[in-house]
Amino acid sequence: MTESLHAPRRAERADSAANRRRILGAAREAFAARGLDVEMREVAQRAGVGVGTLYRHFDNRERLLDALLEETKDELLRRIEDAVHTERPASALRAMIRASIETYGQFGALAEAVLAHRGVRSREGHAEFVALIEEVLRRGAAEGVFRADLDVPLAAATLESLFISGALLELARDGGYAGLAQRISDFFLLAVRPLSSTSP
Amino acid sequence: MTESLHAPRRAERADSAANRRRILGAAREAFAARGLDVEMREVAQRAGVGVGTLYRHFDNRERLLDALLEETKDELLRRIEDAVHTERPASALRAMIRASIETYGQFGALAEAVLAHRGVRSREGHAEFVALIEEVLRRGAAEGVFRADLDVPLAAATLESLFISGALLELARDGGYAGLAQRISDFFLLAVRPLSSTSP
Amino acid sequence: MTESLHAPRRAERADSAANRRRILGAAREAFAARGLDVEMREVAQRAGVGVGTLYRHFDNRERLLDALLEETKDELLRRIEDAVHTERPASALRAMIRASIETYGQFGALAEAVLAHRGVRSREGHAEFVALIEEVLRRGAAEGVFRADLDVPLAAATLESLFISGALLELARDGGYAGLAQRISDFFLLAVRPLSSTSP
Amino acid sequence: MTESLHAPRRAERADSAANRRRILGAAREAFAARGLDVEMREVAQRAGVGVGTLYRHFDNRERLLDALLEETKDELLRRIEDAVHTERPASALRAMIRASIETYGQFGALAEAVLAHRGVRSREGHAEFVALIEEVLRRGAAEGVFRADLDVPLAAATLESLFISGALLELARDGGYAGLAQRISDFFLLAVRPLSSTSP
DNA sequence: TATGAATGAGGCTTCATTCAT
DNA sequence: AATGAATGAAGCCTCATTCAT
Repeated sequence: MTESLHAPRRAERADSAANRRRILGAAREAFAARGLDVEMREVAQRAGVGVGTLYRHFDNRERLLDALLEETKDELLRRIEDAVHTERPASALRAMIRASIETYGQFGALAEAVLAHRGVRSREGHAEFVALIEEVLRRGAAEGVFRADLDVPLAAATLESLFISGALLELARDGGYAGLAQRISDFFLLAVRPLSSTSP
Repeated sequence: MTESLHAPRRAERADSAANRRRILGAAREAFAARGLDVEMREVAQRAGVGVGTLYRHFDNRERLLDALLEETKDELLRRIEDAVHTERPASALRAMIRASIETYGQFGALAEAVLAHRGVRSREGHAEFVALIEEVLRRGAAEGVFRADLDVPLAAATLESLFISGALLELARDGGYAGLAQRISDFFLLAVRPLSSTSP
Repeated sequence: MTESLHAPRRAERADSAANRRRILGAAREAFAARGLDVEMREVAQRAGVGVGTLYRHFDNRERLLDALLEETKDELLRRIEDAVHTERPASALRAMIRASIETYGQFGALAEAVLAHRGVRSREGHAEFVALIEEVLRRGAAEGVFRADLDVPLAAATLESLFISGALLELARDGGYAGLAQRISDFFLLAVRPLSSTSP
Repeated sequence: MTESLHAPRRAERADSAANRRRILGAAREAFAARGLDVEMREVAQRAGVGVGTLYRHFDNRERLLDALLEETKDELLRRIEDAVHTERPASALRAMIRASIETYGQFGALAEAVLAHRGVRSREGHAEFVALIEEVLRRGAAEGVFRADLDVPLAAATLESLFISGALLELARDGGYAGLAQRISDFFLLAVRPLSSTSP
């Protein structure tokens, strides 16, 4: 009787938006754990809804994935854009690496799976992201903190490849994703340092 | 009865071996073009055989992929091992990069797809390969041609990630795979150069 | 408490009745346009209510169809019965044809669809109607205005089949449903004229 | 041992064409019995094949129906065209009626169901058929065996409507489809007789 | 009472694999 | 041994109906 003051207990407000979020969360977990080998039914179950509800929110499997990727890309770009536009090249690069590693880290098997499945098509989704990396690299080269003759497209591609690499899982085993981001930053800043410099 | 036992047998064996090769070739083409979204029937058709024949050579889909990867890995390792064991670290690295780019280049969408689909399991397949990269890097660091404090596992993973990256397709657009191998070599040798050095 | 028991109730009743009518109207439109390929949700939308309201009025899809047919049958029978019982056979037949064409005309694809879907069961719904046609034909035969040996069940079935025929749409293209009713009347009265007669 | 002379017993020659025919036969039966409420699985079962086989022969449900209707239409048109082009109008009409009644009779619930489901679209399929009826009627009118002022499109539509009418089942109860064809012929020839004539 | 989000049984279809020829 | 038709488990999706708000 005392509890009756609180929100109804039996069924938390059947808020459609909340369900949408729960579905996306469940999808992220499931796909991250097992790549694309996940049935719609399982996503629904993990989200605690029926398949019908899943389909009410996402027209079909493809759209669910689209939404998941879109959401993540937005999240990542938001984190990165700040750093890019407010910090100096070196620390901007560190910030980007940290954000990317953390974000892609959440995705586990999905990151690879999606790229594999969608191939070139989904590469488009990465264009904005790669463009930001390139921007930072170019700026750093112009300012003299990075090598002047840096092969920017290649360096950016190298970073991006690493972010979606299945090898990350193992590399992160010791120091976690935070430690890994640090290692990558260290490696990369040395890799792109000016020819005359001896310490970054 | 006795003669029919032999003559046909050899011919059959030859046919059979040829078929096996044609199937693997067809599979490589098909998977390279469209990732894992390829039906067994299509592989058979491209190979000019019936599905039954395909299944006579490979117990199931998984085994076909295994064989395909095995074959490729063998090919790649053969090309690389020589260089690793006979050349100095820098040129060994260049040789590895060239061989890898060319080999992975053949695979297109497949490289990513397979890794994505199999996750950890197929990563094992890459272990030997990554071990060779690490060996070269370690040797170079010991000999003073690469940085002494190089994060070898990370550097090796970075290279490997790049080799299977879908970004290669675009990067290779201008100079082809040969030119790309050159760019990657240049970038990496600078990236791992000793701190005191100003030119690799 | 006592007043709130009455005033709202009436209003609710009125609303409810209005809703029921709107739902039936929407259902008629929708089914007429696209046959049985209509979802409950669409009927509700066209009626401007939620599906829940639709289900408050009609227990399930079947009942909605039942009500729709019942309503139409009543409407049609009301229009016909007068004519049948007050007019001479020939003009009674003309009146029936006019009423039928107009009524079935409203139904479009539904008429066929319902019969098709329900088969024998819904045929019962037509029994009364066919009985009226037969009555008129028999009377006309008895009075000598129609052929004495007329195959009454067949003639009635022929008329009824025509009324629900999808061909009506095209036949009505030129002269509209009024003109079509006239053509059908002319044709049928000649078709059933006594053998000795030369003009109907 | 004596039986071994005959065709293998366990599995009659897995003749694909035979399967196709069995599937069409099963589909005709099933659809005729229950209209469109038939699952693909049931059609396959009735045909004694797996669903996969059904789908090997017919891309999807729609195509199965298409094939069924096409086949039937061809069959019917072939029967009719002969009559139309070789016989005098009156007996041609009789022949058409007989063929139509028999053919549509086989279809039972399907004839209605298909028309209902496909509506106008499938009406196109009837065009050729209706055209033949009209041709006969026009010729008869020209030759003076039918009324000169006959409303040919309406008369043809009337016949066609009757052929697909659910009422046929009941009308055929007494004399079977042969008897019914006779009744319809008698009725129609009288219906279209010249105004001056007293017996057809 | 009205609403429409949620439910999930059930239908359609695919495709790896088997098997009769 | 080669063929490709046949198989059917399994996945995606729809839609009549229910139920919490």
